[in-house]
Amino acid sequence: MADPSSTTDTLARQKPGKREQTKANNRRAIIEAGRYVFAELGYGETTVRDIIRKTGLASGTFYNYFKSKEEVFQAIMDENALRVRPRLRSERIRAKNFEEWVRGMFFVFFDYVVNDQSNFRIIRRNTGALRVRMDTPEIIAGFDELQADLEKAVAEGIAPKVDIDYLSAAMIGIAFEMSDRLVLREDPSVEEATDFATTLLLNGLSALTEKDDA
Amino acid sequence: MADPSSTTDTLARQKPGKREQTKANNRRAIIEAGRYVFAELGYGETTVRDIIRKTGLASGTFYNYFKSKEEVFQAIMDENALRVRPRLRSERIRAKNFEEWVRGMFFVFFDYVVNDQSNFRIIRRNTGALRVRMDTPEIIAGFDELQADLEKAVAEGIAPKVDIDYLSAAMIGIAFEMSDRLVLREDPSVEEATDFATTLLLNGLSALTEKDDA
DNA sequence: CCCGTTCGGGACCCTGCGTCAACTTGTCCT
DNA sequence: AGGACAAGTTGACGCAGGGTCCCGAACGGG
Repeated sequence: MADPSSTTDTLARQKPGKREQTKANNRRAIIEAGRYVFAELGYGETTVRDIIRKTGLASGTFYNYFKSKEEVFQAIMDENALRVRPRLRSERIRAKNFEEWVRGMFFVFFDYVVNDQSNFRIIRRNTGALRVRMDTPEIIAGFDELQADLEKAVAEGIAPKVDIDYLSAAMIGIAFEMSDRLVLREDPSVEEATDFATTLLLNGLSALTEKDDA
Repeated sequence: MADPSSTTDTLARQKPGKREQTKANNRRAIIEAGRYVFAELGYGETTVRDIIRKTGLASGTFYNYFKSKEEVFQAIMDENALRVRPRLRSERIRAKNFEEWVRGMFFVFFDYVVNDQSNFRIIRRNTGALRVRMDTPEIIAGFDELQADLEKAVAEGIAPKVDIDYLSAAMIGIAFEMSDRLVLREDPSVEEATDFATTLLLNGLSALTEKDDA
């Protein structure tokens, strides 16, 4: 269908097409407006109208791109996940042993949270004490990767044989809840947090093994 | 009417008064309707109208009791916390040592979650992958109690001297995230989960001490 | 029994939601 | 180039929910 008869092969991508262009622009504009407004008002208080107003587009146009504010939020979270996952992946490769792997996972996560707080503020900035968290496809994929890694580590005997489901839950729970406290500190130290989480998990884990043998 | 108006002092509470009565009833009705509707539609999709409709009261009446659906949600969460905290407290007293204390905390929490899933389903049952969590005054008070206990334990030398803030965050994170997985299991074992969490935390913790010494 | 107070009822206005028909703009074909 | 068609934007519209407010009813004290 989108066949550019000439220059089909390598240069095809160079023909943006004005239509495609504005489409991409509009989508970006809406997402950026979403980031801004969510951070400003919190998820609950934000309306589709608030978002679209900030872009200057018409209300109807919004629905050409997203079904609801929830979808915008999801897109934002997905983008976040897409930024973190490559880092996690490279850390995963770099790791020479299990400890390095665990440390790497925590480090990347905490580092990201601290250095890109704007995205995480969204979750906090909510009237009252309401917190929202969304497990988007990308985020879930990230969790799955984590769990798969753990399974592989266990299969290879690198990590002790324990309940992988609970273990990954523990890792994720520790990471999220600690990052919450981390960003509240006046001088947040990623290293300190990473150290804490890594030591806790690693040694707790080795104890779980012994228990398993018994 | 031999109204015991005289017995004002000690027996005063025996005078319900029809006014007070319906007031209490209405409040209860709204909260119960809230429980039902939140569980049915999820927090996001629920409207004040949905709640009040289920009670048969008029829309205006709602606002005599709560300012918003958020306040109803908060009331529900507070009630939940009020159910768990006494159990946590008695477990706290029963505990003969630090291990028992940790185990007790996790056990009570997991046990509550499993046996009162209806309340926790509210958090999950949300369109898309949106999760809500509300830290109400009662819940925060519970967290504070936990943290205070940890501080005391550290001060008494029962528990190692570590970053209490992170430690309580880790406990809470583990508890919440694991409970999420726990309820999804076909045959959820509270003991198993408690064992896992307790062993993980306790031994991870002792490792943190050694690190501290070094 | 009567009056003051307190509260429930529901109409009312406002704002946001999602849709749709009319218009505008890019694209393709001759 | 120019016209015709497709794609996309616009904002008005109908509808539903949020929060308010005044009226009337029920309660409670004298």
